[in-house]
This record gives sequence, structure tokens and C-alpha cells, in this order.
Amino acid sequence: MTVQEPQTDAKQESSRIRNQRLEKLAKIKEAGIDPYPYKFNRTHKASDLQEKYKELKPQEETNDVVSICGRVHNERNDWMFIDLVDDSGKIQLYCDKKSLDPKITNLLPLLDKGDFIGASGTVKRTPRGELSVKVQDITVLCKSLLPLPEIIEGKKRRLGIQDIEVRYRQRYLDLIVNPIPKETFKKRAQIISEIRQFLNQKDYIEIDTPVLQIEAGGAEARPFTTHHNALSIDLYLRIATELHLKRLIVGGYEKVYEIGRVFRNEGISTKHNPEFTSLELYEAYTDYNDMMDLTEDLIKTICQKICETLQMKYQEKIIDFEKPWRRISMLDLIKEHTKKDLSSSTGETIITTFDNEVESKLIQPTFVIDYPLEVSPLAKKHRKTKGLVERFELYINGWEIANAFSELSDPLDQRQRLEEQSKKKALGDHEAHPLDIDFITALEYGLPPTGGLGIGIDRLIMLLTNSASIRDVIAFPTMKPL
RNA sequence: GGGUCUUUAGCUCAAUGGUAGAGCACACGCCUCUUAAGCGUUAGGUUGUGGGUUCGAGUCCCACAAGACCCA
Repeated sequence: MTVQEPQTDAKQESSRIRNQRLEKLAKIKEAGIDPYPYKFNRTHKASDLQEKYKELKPQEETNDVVSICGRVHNERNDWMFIDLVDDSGKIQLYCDKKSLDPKITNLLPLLDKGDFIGASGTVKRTPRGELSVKVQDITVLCKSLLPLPEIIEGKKRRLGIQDIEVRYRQRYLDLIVNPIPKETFKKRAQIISEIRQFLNQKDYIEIDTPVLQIEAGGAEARPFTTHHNALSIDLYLRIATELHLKRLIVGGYEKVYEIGRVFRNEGISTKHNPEFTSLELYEAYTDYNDMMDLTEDLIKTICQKICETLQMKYQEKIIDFEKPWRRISMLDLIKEHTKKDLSSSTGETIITTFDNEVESKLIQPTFVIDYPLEVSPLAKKHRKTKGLVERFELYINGWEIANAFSELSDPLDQRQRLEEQSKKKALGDHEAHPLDIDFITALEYGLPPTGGLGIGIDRLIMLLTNSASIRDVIAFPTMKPL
């Protein structure tokens, strides 16, 4: 194992490089410099300077004094040139030792790659064409004690961190050193922000619902358990936001949504993390057909804004978001792929056949509609076909991306279906739905016809950022402790 | 849960069962110079952990740990 693990004191003591840096730290302190100060006033970010002085010609100098700060990524020629990196980009510092205050020339050998520093000086472009700040003063902003792995910059062929385990366990190193994750998490933030904008513009209101719950309902999954000391009760972490959001529709809101973390106590894979982010939304007076329109509109809009195209390249595949997405019933789809007519089979058989023989083939966006009643206890019965419910799942790249129903609003029907689930649970099915009495009470006060939709945000982000694993789109994925 | 593979210096990687190696990083020199700067000299290791086979194990065997991929 090559992890630079959270080290024991003894191991850190034995680190030669760390000791060297501790000595430098002591010398900095001896010189009366605070190596961990409180604040730095900067006038520009690196990219501001690159933009503002892009017309400056090689060897041209200005008298403009600027202040910048960031992390030292590289140093050349005995600290004559320093690559300083902030979150906007890189700027070179130029230290002319002949003209510098001795305080600064004495400080330079005490610096290391990885330190944060601030610098002020004039802007010039070197004869070789690199925009630089000709340093007049340097402030130590943080002394770094541990050596950074090799840093990948621009097109330069460097090695960075290859060990996927270090990348997940010590994400901060991954972010410093590798350019791709930094981009991915930026895009993640943009995607979630665009989703909020899209929904807010349509007058959906975002409401937070509880993570700690007496019963973890709204999906088929085993929950995490926790305990509240003062109340002396066990609580569950939510596995879905569904039942509370529907209570809000009962309460009179007509368009609600929540983007939040849900927790499912199940295995970990490239497509599953125990905690992940879901979007759920509910809209009164609509049905699952409206939810299909909304889903397609939402994902196409986000995709166009973030990726500036609707032809997405994912790994070796091209996924076409542009053409109208196919809508086909589960039974027809099974017939198409297996030549079997399962219209009189049990729900379990239908679902198993679908999971095993169809799911992975649905690469292009496909709405699979009309699910068996037995596996959908929260969906309204199909208005035409007996034994089915009005439900769809959206599949892209063989993955389930979204799940939606015409929400079941008949309180008597709902009670009966949850009672059946609760019997299964009593017989040891950990994933069966619990009987949430207060939810049924809410339905008895009256839920209007409502369309509901859930989207797995992490998987959507995987598609839009061409990420092979869910761990590449979650900053700190769940890992076994070492 | 089953199978295959990975784990060696701070990072990236080598090493037929026979002295533990390289590049980069670090340290020390040289060079008013660079941009993966260059040149030179050092130093750096309980080969994931624990057992076993062997005259001798990074290498073969067993168990364990973490991870990756495939399967249910």
C-alpha cells in the first residue's frame, strides 16, 4: 500500500523532509516572522493579471504595483522564479536578488514548494515571454510541512498521483496535483446550481425535510440507524425525501422540491455510494406524463448549459440527448429484447427479467413506463391496465437516472399497500417499506392529483463530466478505514 | 458473497529465487539564468501486515488488510 497514511507521530518524526521543514519553520520564527498569519490583502488574482497585461510585450515593465497570493507550486533557479498558483490560475514571481531587501533574500531559502505566500511588486514580462511580478516584498502565509506529490500543470507530462486510493482518501492532494477532479467538482457545483435555477424559475419552492426520521420510508432500501440520547429513541437516516415532500403538497404548496443527501445502507460500487444526492420534486395537478416532459426538459437544459452540446461523449459511447427520448412500456421493451410476452407474469418475474436482460442495453435516454403494481407501493394504479401502475424510470447508459409516478393519493389504497409492505418487513425483508401512519393520516386529509419525480444527481453528474466512477463526482466518498 | 489483479523510496515505476534500482522530488554545490530549466555531488528502504517453504524470498505457499475490475 502506497498511501501516505494519516501518520503516527513516530512516523512523522522519522520523516526527513518534514524535519528539514520544521527547521526552516523554526528559522522563520527566529527571524520574527509569523509563519501562520491572519490575513493578506491582495489586489489581483493570477487570472486577473494574465488578462489585464496580456498585451504587455516581452521585456516590457510597468510601474504598476500589485499584490497576489497563493501556493508555491514550483521554483526555478534558486528561487529566482516562483510559480504561484491560486484558484484562478498561475502567475510567475521574479526575484532579482541584487535589488531585493536582504530580509527577503534571507527568507527565500526557507521557503518550500507547497507553502502559501503573498507577494507584492511590479508587473513585467520576462524576455522569454512569461508575465511576472517583479517581487519587492514576500509574506509567508502558511509554512507547509509535508512534501507535495508531483504536480501536473498545463500540457506538461507529469505523473501526479496515480494511486486511485490516495486520490479518494486524501482528496486535497488529488485537487492540488491533478487538474481533472478540480474541473469535475466545479462542474458539479454548476450543475446543481443550474438545476435550482431551472426549478426556481418555474416557481418550485425548495424546502428541507428531516434527515433523522422515526421510519425511513419512500424507497426500497435498508436504512442507517442512529440514536437520539435525550429522547432515548432510535432514529433512521432518510433513504428518500418523498413522504415529507408529499406532506407539503397536502399542506397546500403546489410545487416543491428538495436537493439533498439520502443514505442507503447497501454495497459500494462504481455506481453506488452509501450517501448520495437526490433531487425530488412534486407538483400538484400533474401526472407522470407531465413528469416525463419536465425530466426531459430539465436534463436537456442543464446538459446544453454545462456541456454546450446535446451529443454527449461518455467513455467510448456517444449519448444523444437531442432527439425526443423514447417512451416505451416495460412489457413492450421486454418483448422487444427477449421475444417474451410477460403480460400475465408476476411483478417479480417482470422486474427480474427487465433487470437482467434489458436494463444494461438502454444506452440512449429511454423512459421505461408502466411498472408492476407489486414493486411500486407509492404509485397510482394505471388508469387503463390492471396490475400496472403509472410509473416510469429514465435509463441512460444502462443506469437508472430517474424514477417518477403519478403519486398514489387514495389513502385507503395506500394504507393497504403499506400494510402489505410492513408484513414483508416483519418477515425479514430489510428493504420493504415501513408503515408510516402519519403519512397516511396526511393522505386522509387529502393529496391532490400529484406528479412526483426523483433524480439521482450523482449519476447525472457522472454522465455530464464523463466520470467512470461515482467516487469521481463525490469529493469525499465513503472508504473503509485503514 | 465468488473470481482475477494490485500494494517496492515523498511521487511515478523497475528488479529469472542470489548485493534493493532508476527518473522526478528533497539536501548541498555551480550557473543573473527559467518555465517538466540545466550541470554536479550526497542522502533516502522492516518491499502492505503476519506466518511458512528454502542455504537464500520483493519474487514461491498460506492467512489477513486496503483497493481496482468482473460476476451473483
